[in-house]
Amino acid sequence: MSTTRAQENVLASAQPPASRPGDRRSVIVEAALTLIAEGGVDAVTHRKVAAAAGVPLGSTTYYFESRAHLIRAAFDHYLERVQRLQAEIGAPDGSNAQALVDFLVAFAEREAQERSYLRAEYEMTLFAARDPVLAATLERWLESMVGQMADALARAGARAPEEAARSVLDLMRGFELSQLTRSAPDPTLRHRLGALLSAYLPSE
Amino acid sequence: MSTTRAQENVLASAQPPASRPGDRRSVIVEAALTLIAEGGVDAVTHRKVAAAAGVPLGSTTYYFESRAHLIRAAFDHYLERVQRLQAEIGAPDGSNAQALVDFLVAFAEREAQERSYLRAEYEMTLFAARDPVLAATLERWLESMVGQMADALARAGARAPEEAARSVLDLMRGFELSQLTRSAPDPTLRHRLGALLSAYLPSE
DNA sequence: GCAAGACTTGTACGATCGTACAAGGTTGTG
DNA sequence: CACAACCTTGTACGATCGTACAAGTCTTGC
Repeated sequence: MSTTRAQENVLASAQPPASRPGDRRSVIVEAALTLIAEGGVDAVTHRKVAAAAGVPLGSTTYYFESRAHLIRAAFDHYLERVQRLQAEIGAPDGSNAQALVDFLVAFAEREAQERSYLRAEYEMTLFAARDPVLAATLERWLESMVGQMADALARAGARAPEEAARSVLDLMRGFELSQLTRSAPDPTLRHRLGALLSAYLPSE
Repeated sequence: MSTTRAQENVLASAQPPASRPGDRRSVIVEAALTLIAEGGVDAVTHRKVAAAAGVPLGSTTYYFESRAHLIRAAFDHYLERVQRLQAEIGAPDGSNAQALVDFLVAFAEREAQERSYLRAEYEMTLFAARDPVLAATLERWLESMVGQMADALARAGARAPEEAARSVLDLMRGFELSQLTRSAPDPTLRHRLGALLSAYLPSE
């Protein structure tokens, strides 16, 4: 506890101190996330992370108060990654249902391509089941996704948009989860999402 | 590898050798499952399992060739447990949709009561993502559930019963997953399942 | 140019781990 | 009763872990 700074700023407030772009802290966090994606949370040890990041052991213990802090930082980094991915594909702003389904399918397919990072997402959920700090972060993220989805559904004229949004997201999560252990890619997602949405949308 | 027997029979062929009902092997497996439910797969170490089962360290290494074998046995035990639970609630044999939804909701609520074991289920999925042996077992179980669900939906007159079954199960899994990190229990599952099924069922 | 704080690094300690194994005990069968 | 197979147990080895920390180097504000 005698270390002096550089800790405690896990989410928000990116880099107050020195922080060149290729910051040492970022390199460590990215290495940790890669290790989680490849080998699960168990694979995150100070030594393995340091080796993967190409820094000595002392560096990871300098930037992170404990292993749990390092893991949380890696998951925060993952969430930023996913939000960037969502922004790239384009938010579900289409006012009709087809555009929304297109967005969801594109998102799922892109995630499936980088399957290892998909795994990190569910590692995060399980870790959060026993880490209240991460659970709060995750909850905030999930609720924000529900809100965005509900808005898009409302614009498309859906009844009970929030309930519909939760169903869509649960279906997506269940789908992604089953993709984790399956080799064949199940092409029916698009049709199944359409069927689910048809229960909430007026016409057709 | 110089040990002689009692190994290798993970699934099927319950107890060839001695096997009183309170078998030592079963005690160990149950302790391992409890540890997974409470602390995740990481918590399964030979020493912790032995302590939880009230047996010396040597016992767990005698009955299980390696830590991975022990974990697989624990998950096999979990699957038997879930199948027993399904049988107790009663299979989804009702020929109308309402009975099916009742079954699903009852199942989800009962699972939510023993949240720790719910956690074990998703620990299993993640473990299976990197353990081909367990992945095969899990895949078999999931496909069997899809089959049962599709049969029940077909009896209820659903179109595309297998596709509908997959959507129902994915929705359930996504729902359970979000329950893992949430405290409030979300009472909308029943209505949401009804909405999903209405897209596949003829009348109403 | 010089202190002070920020960063870097190597090394060390105690704990825990998977696994192996030898030495005994128990049990069933001829 | 004897022998073999099965079971039980305690102990040991080498590896890896989280964490602490002292000793350095670099940066920065004055």
